[in-house]
Amino acid sequence: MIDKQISPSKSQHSQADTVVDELVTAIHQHRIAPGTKLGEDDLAEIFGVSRTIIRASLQALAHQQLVEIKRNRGAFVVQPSIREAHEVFEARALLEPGLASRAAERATAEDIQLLQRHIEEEHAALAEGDRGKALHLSGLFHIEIARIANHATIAGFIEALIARSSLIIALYWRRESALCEKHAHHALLDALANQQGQAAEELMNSHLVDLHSALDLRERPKPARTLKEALGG
Amino acid sequence: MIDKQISPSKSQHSQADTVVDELVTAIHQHRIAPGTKLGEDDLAEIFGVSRTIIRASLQALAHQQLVEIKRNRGAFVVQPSIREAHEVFEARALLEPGLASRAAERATAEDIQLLQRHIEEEHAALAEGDRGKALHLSGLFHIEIARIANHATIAGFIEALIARSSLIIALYWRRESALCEKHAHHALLDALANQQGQAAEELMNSHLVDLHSALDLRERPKPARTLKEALGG
DNA sequence: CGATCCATTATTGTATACAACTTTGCGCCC
DNA sequence: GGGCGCAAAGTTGTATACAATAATGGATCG
Repeated sequence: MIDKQISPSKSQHSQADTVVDELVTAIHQHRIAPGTKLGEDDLAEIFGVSRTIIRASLQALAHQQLVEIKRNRGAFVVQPSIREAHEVFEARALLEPGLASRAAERATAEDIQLLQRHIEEEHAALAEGDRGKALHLSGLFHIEIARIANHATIAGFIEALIARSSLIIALYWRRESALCEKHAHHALLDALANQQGQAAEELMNSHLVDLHSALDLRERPKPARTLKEALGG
Repeated sequence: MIDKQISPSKSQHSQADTVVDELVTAIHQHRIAPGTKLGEDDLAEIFGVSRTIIRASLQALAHQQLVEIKRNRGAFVVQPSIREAHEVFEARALLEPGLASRAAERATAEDIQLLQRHIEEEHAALAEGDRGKALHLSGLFHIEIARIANHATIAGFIEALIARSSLIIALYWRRESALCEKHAHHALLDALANQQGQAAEELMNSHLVDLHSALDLRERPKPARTLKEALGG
């Protein structure tokens, strides 16, 4: 999924891509918790492929810094440190406002419609109480803006940052501050639709600041579950 | 080498890391030209490991966008497009000045000494006429600044950008405009040593603008050589 | 003489077998 | 009873064998 977003031309997908996609989505949706061990044999059985494919997939996830591979010990979903959490949102605050501005200048009617649908799906997911899915869609909203900005290099960085943001939110989100997402994304969409670059830039910036400050970056981690329980099989 | 720079703690290196390091260095030093095919059997023989290791290495390089893996056809050193060239230097201009500023605030005496040595080695390499090595060291200079800035996330992006910059320079450098590097890096070092963040930021920015404009982003690619010729064996 | 089709060859994709290491659990000794 | 050490089990690291796909070259036909 990730690769498809950035380079839509590559339709030549290997089996590893499927595994990566499923795992990325599962991690994004918080169906696999940070700290979970991703055993090769388990995954091989679940996905019905050999360990060769699984290893390639895990290495790909390691490159995105979604999992950490400890030599001779296995792959684990990373548990971003508080420091990394700050870094990730700092980096996003540095890059995304500019992208939002660019996106406002370039967004076509189709782009706006796509974003509109994203928001609707997000609301629907929330209505169903599926917070994981809503969060996933929320990330896709940001990725879509990066794509519209038409700067593949930075968009790639954003994808990596958003993936890690998902883990950070899983670990550090404080439930008190609820879904500010809703209004923020809607306001952004308006600015993009009306080609107001400056407004989009500022909205994106304050949106990210809001997100950053909605994290409780003092307390420490939370449990980890098993694999089959999360993936079903 | 790349991974070591970012996360010095990981001393647990597999054989693939060695292969990746050698290939990255060879590409940085322009001993392997853009477009070169990296056959798995060839590399396996050269490095004395099985194709398993080679495949993992090539996938790692693909993630850094140094090589492109075409399904059933093999891995090739990428030939960045003109558009990508612009993107890479735009992204660098966006990120590196800020890092330089941060680095100026944080650089210790040891850091400055290390940078000083980098510059000296760079000059020595140029004196020997080894442009490839000089360019490689020039890149390490930038990476070192990112490390000093102590922002691992952005530093990781910078590493990726510099790796791609090397390919871009291999393809699009116009020899007329010679080594402005020399003075730029020296001036930067001075600013860092004197903790002049603002000056470092501006110097870095103009340095990158210089680099960007020293590229001829109109004409098209250049030849490709064979593997054994470049790596010796 | 040139182009096309098919067989051959070479290279990559995947699975499996084996080796090395880490973890675990039992037994022994203090 | 607690801690240490060793053996067994399980997991990962690497190599190799086989399958599938693409590149190559020659023969045949137009």
